[in-house]
Amino acid sequence: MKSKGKGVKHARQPWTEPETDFQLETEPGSSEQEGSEVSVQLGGRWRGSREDRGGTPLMSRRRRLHGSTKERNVRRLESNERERQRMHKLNNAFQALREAIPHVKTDKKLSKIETLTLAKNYIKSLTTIILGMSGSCLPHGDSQAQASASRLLQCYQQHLEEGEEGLSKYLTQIHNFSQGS
DNA sequence: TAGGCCATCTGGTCCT
DNA sequence: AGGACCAGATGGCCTA
Repeated sequence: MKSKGKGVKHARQPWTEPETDFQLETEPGSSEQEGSEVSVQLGGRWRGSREDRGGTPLMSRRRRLHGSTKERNVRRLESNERERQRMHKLNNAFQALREAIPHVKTDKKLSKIETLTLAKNYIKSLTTIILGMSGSCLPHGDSQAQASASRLLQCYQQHLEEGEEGLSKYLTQIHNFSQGS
């Protein structure tokens, strides 16, 4: 059960077999029974596949339902749990990103979209600063700036391969360089 | 109360 | 085949 800090959010009802919430439709001529293929229409709209959404021909709206109701229930619950864990990991990564980017500290935490936007801007400004530093050492116009940019990328990739420690060394070097220049 | 943000569920598709 | 990934749907909480 999750908490958002300012209140407890109640989880939705565990997965249950479709009953009256949406209509079950079967292909003309097909029989509806356990394990048969069915299509689902929700709120008057098909919950189609990606191809369906994309407009390309739909492979099939129907899906084979494997196993008994109980087995499907168990698989669904396991799948839900995995998805929850995945989203938790994603949120942890967002939190790490929030802590990594400088921003005006307020009581309100950055939303996900704000975090991504600030991170993008932060990267851009760092890049501009670094390229500016390179340019001041080698003031030879655009081609030099391009060379600096590719060198920067090369260094970054190299330090990424060395892991987090290598990356922090790299950032320290940049910091020292900017102090010295 | 409307709108923004979020967590969770769900089913389709991709990947190993 | 099964797990990961993705996007739509849904409903709760919060704030202006």
